[in-house]
Amino acid sequence: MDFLQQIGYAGLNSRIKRLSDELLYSTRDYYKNAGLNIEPNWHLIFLLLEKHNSLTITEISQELRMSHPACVKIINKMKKKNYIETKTDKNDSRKQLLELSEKSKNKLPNLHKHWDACIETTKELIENSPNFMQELTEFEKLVADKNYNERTIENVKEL
Amino acid sequence: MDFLQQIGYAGLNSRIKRLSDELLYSTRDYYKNAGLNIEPNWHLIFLLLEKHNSLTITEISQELRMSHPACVKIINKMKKKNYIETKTDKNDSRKQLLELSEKSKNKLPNLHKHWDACIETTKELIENSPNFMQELTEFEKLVADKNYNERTIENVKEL
DNA sequence: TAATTATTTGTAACTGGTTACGTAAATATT
DNA sequence: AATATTTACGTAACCAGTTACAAATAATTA
Repeated sequence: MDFLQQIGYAGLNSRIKRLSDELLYSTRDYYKNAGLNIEPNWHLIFLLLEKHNSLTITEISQELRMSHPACVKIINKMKKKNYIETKTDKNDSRKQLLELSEKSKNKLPNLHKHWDACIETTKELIENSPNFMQELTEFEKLVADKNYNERTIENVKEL
Repeated sequence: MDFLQQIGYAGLNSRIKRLSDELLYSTRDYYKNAGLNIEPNWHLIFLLLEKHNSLTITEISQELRMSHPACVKIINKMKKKNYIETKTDKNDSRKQLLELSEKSKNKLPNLHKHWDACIETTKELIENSPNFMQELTEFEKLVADKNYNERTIENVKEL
């Protein structure tokens, strides 16, 4: 029983962060061991561009609900390693249309093999937690409706 | 329904990260709005040093199950703002004994007021998720027993 | 049409973690 | 007692997000 568990509700946010970090770093180990020359957070970009063929930074950041500078950073790394190609939109020169490169398309079958293994692992980890996905969704919904900051302001009791 | 939810198990790790980030940044907003001049991740250090009076970097990193360089970074910031004082252990000059400063002790009542509000918020967020804490604990236990990397290696199906 | 506003993308500076490596002190071994 | 190993702490370089600001283009409004 570790300290974060001992302190109950006070430790929940940090436990979620700790778990998130553990999963991220362990996934990175896996990618490295498997000889994949990609970062874990490229996964979703691959999936999105596989599905939509061509997207802009703004569209990706909306799909993933992540800030656009975060997406820019990921995309730049992927471009540097030739996983993504860009062209400027003909009708709106501000927009950069992003597409998977040939290199990416060639690698996708192998990548999917590993992503499938990840899915199996995830299933394994929550197979005895039948409510986890649903309750996580509820959690996401609640913080989307009113965030932690706003809720806590209302919960402060002035001394 | 966003993309991460659409893709089911494949999106779980990223959803946990996204939630973790959202909670972290929103908590930082709260601290800022409340005029507290501290970072969210100092919380656990305060609680630990309140409980144990004096701890070393190594002990803190073990209690929190976090790398020691991460703890060093946090502690250095807290020292820079005079929340923590250090003295060298008389019996082992490698060890730095960390203690809360007078400034910290004076601020603790006010800090606890806000931390209590955070606890209320957390309760609010999971009040309709009666299994969340328990299933999270199970999740933590499973990845501690065998991490995501090791599990996924076993789940790969060679083509 | 000219001026204002909004959108898209990029950059800088910040927080928050990790692993890998180095140094000094303590402990164990020979 | 001298040498080797372990422990404690610190630093550097990396990944992954955020907010705030800036510049260029597009869209709207006066």
